[in-house]
Amino acid sequence: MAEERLSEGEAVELAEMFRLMGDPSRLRIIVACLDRPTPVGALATALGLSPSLVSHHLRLLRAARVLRGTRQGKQVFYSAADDHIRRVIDDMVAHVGEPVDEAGG
Amino acid sequence: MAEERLSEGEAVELAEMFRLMGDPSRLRIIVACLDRPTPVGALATALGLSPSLVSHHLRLLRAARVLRGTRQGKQVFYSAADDHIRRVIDDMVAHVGEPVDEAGG
DNA sequence: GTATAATATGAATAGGTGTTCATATGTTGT
DNA sequence: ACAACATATGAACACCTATTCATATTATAC
Repeated sequence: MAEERLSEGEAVELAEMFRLMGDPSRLRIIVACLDRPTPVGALATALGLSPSLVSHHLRLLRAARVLRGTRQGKQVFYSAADDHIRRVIDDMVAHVGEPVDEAGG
Repeated sequence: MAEERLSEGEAVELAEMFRLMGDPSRLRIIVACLDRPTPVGALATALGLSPSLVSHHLRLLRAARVLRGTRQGKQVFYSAADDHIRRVIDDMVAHVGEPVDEAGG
């Protein structure tokens, strides 16, 4: 718990990461890559997105070091850059699963 | 780790949450409210935002049950709806703090 | 009731962003 | 060299969103 006050600069950096995860297509790409390293074409097929769109998203996710791409022949396999993203998503799943507390009716 | 495959619907719901945290102003509002219940005016002053803007953001955060507002006289104190958000942010801070791994550079 | 403070809401707008399409780059074969 | 495949990039566009300003609501005090 080190973030009790957030400077504008820190907020911008953190928010940038959340913003990247704030698009359904990108989030699905991230989750798929958490599962196992996956090439661009397979992501496109599995998620029903055009390879071009997937590639555009991957560029952003690479730049933010959410995912990392390694070439293997003609294909580029994308995988999670570290393990924090998985926890972030797990915690958010838990948040969404929280029962609604209607304190006042 | 229950999210190895993410349906489009689940992705939309989760992404919506991340999108809300993906704005620097909103993220700072959230973090400030994690610290302690804070009224709208104090948030505006502390973060250098107009009360109107803060209120607009708070409406979104309320609707998504990220924050919860309780009236106390003329003021409305906003606080975290549950504890998952704090963990989400802590994990993301850890991710941003990860050293850059230049595997091939 | 009126006045004042705190918060909320609605409309308007400037800037940002996801997607598509066309095109380029890189890789493995022959 | 060429062809075929996989991925990447650039421009254009339609849509969305954060912010501002004006106005409305809600609560306390007189």
